[in-house]
Amino acid sequence: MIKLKVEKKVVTISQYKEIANTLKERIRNGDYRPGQHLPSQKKLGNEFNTSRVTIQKALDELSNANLILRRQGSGTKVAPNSQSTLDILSSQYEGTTKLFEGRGKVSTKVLKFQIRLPSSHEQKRLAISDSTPVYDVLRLRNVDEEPYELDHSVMPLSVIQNLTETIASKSIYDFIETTLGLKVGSSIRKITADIPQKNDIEYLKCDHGEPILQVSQTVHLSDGRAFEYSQTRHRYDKGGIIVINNTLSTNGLDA
Amino acid sequence: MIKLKVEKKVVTISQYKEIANTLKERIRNGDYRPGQHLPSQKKLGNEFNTSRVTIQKALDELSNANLILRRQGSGTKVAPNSQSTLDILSSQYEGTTKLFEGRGKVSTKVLKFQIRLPSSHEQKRLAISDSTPVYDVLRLRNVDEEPYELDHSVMPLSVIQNLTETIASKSIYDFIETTLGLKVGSSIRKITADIPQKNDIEYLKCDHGEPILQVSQTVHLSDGRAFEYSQTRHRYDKGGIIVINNTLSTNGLDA
DNA sequence: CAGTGGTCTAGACCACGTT
DNA sequence: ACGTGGTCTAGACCACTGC
Repeated sequence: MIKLKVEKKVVTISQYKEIANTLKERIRNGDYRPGQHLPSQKKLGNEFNTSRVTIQKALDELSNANLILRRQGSGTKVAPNSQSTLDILSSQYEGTTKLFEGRGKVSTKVLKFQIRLPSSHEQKRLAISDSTPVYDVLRLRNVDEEPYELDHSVMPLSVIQNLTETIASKSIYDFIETTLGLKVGSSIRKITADIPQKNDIEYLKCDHGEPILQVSQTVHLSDGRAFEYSQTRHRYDKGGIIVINNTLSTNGLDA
Repeated sequence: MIKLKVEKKVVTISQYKEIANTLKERIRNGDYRPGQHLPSQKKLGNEFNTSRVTIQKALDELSNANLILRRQGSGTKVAPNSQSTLDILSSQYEGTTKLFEGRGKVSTKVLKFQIRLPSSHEQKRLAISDSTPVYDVLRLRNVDEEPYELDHSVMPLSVIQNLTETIASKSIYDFIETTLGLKVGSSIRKITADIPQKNDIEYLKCDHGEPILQVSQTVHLSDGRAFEYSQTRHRYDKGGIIVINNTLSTNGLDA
């Protein structure tokens, strides 16, 4: 365990994550090249002056990120597609604002901002009661002045408080993480294609006949509470959704 | 480590996976209910007569699958949405054939089956040279006699051998796993919406103006070799793609 | 057969939440 | 103060691969 002081706060970073980051950096730099073998766990243990179990936890991180391939008896190799995986990892989806930083000018227009009671479908998705009010926010995102996506979010006041229209016009995720100090956890998304509706035509400037890519998602905090149920509708010609699947947790013998 | 004999072959199952499956089963059965605390790691260690580290590896499995929430100092709870996560887990995407078993009659028509040399784009995606021949297979999937998806797959002969039109009309994934004895590993997918093309209209019976949901993917074996680059085009009214995101490997301090 | 990664232990110390 | 989960160790045995 390593302790650092960052702005009067003590931050501890576990050794295995430090090692994982170092190894990730070596792959990024090309110190370890795709297809090449990494040093054995024993050698890495010597190099970092730690036990083999700790090295293994570090390698677990890289393995989960699809950066390495481990084979009993044979050794650990850098994945052939490690570079593209690194690219994708560093541009993780975390709301639109972060995704486009440095790649274009993002602006957000709040089209609707109100507080109301949830529909029964929303109650189910957010696991809240019919008496818990929600924010109902409709926003249009532009990238470089061109309409990019139309986002309809519903968030319970029991989880997110003091949201304002001004905040919604910037980044809600940033507000949640920085101001409220909450941590975003898992999400479940359903991706579909759809025919453009009135709103799409008006705000995204679609024609009839131009398909919409819709992402419907429920997002949770790291403590498990659902904090957002949203539909985001994209113009079909402005990119798609990239998904990495690493065959986790399909361990064979159960249903 | 537990040893079992399955059809003359000795199969070993690690203890932590056994325990993970048992715990998963308890969540499925409702022995542990959403929001409820699991027994502490210490107690679980006593129950399964094993060390705490082994229990932790088992919990890692459940945590990666988004079934539990662990908090230092507070304990381990069953995730509020554990039931829906279990549903999704058991219907993992593994080619269309498996996905629809029991839910409808699946039939496959092979529209094209040939061997040719790869385009430069295909060479890049499959990490093969321009002299490695590939299978080029176009297939139409029907579910309950209704057109469901149009699949265009390119697979290198250096990885997949002895593929035939008959096999392609059943399940290529089953052939790869059962007959060739290869293990499917990670995949990278890009999901987009598109305007219907000639083939879509002809085979999927789309109208002009009915969008297509396209999944373009590269799929790898567990040894890292890419074995399939494909575009699968779905009718927009026949379901979407479900994606779970568990915030893995974003450990904060690196780029 | 030597070297590799996979699993497992018994015990230790720490950080964190709750009481 | 206590109990929880997080990290770490030193060493052990095993399964698998490749020479």
